[in-house]
Amino acid sequence: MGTTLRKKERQKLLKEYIEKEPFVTDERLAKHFNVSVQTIRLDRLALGIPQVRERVKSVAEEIYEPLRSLQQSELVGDLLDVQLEQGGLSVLDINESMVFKKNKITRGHHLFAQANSLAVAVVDAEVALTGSARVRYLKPVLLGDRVVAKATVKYKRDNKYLVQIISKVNDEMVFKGQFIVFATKY
Amino acid sequence: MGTTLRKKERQKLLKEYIEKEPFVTDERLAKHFNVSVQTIRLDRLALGIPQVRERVKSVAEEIYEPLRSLQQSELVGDLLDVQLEQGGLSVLDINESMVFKKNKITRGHHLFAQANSLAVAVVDAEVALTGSARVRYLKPVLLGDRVVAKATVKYKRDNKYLVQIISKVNDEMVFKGQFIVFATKY
DNA sequence: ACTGATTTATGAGTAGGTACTAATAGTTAG
DNA sequence: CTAACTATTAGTACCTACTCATAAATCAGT
Repeated sequence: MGTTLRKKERQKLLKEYIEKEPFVTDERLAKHFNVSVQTIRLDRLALGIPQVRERVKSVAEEIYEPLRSLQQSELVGDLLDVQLEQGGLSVLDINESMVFKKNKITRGHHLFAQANSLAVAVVDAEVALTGSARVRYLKPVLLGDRVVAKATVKYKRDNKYLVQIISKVNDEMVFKGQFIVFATKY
Repeated sequence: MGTTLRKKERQKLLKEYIEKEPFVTDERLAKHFNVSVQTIRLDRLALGIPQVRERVKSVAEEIYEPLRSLQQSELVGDLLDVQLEQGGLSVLDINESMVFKKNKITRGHHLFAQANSLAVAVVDAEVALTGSARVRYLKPVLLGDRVVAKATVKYKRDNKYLVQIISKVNDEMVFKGQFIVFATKY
């Protein structure tokens, strides 16, 4: 900052700053706004912003609980040959419950679920989370078909993985997807 | 616990316990294992497990960065009429770059991206994250089509939302999806 | 009973606060 | 011009959840 601002303006900026950078301490904030640590504390108090440890904890908790519940959701398909951080294979046999009665075509979300499960399994982590997915359904999959999904980790940066999934029935591609999966330590 | 265990066994259980419940303090652990706080600290030291504040922080940081980068990814489609926590509408005009040259059919991921963007936008949060999605492509969408995606928040529990997206072209359903979206405060 | 491993206790120091009091500087109203 | 009020800063005691170092107590096996 350098310059000293008035109270109102500073508090507005302070709020924005903490929203963007929630893990910052009062000391760093004091330096940034060129005021004392006490002033920052009064500001936080006035704005109802909790201390940095509370902020960190709330982010961790809010995220951790859904992650855990996602993790518990069962695996779709049988995993074969998973090489962590590289790729893997999963097999799903299409049964009566997965298809539309009328035409015996598999409901799309089963293929999605198989692919998603595999993408998550391939990532080497206690807990993994699908950030986003782009999927394409290429051919209808029918009752009795055996769907073989193949995962390839396209790239990894930090704890972010891009996993490509190609699902085939009798060597014919039926589904293709790219999943961005995040890994976390705990 | 009640009973007192030997060192090795206790350390094994301690590690498992912290993996399941990473936000627990040494004091709680000491009570749980019926030993002193100092013993827990020696155990953590031996196992290379950092203190609770570090553990909380690492969960928050690992998750927060990818969340932020996801947030920055641009919105697909134009938002109209978003009622936070309830529903919304988005319009996407299909142009040359979104279709296959051969048959002028829209690449599936554009519909996915529009739906995903809308699902995230509808959630009332600074930052939101797609946990999982189930999508179905119902009819091919062609060059020049105007895709109207409609979002409905089906239920909300804590910071977890189930958002249904129905996309139509000229009142005909072309895409349907259910997105589970997580919201976070910061 | 002795010895070594294990456990517990004690004290000092740390970060990042809360909650409070007191002093000072700056602004505004009468 | 001065009293009143607001804003800022300083300082204190206390808190949690530790780390690191050292010492004492306890327990288990021979």
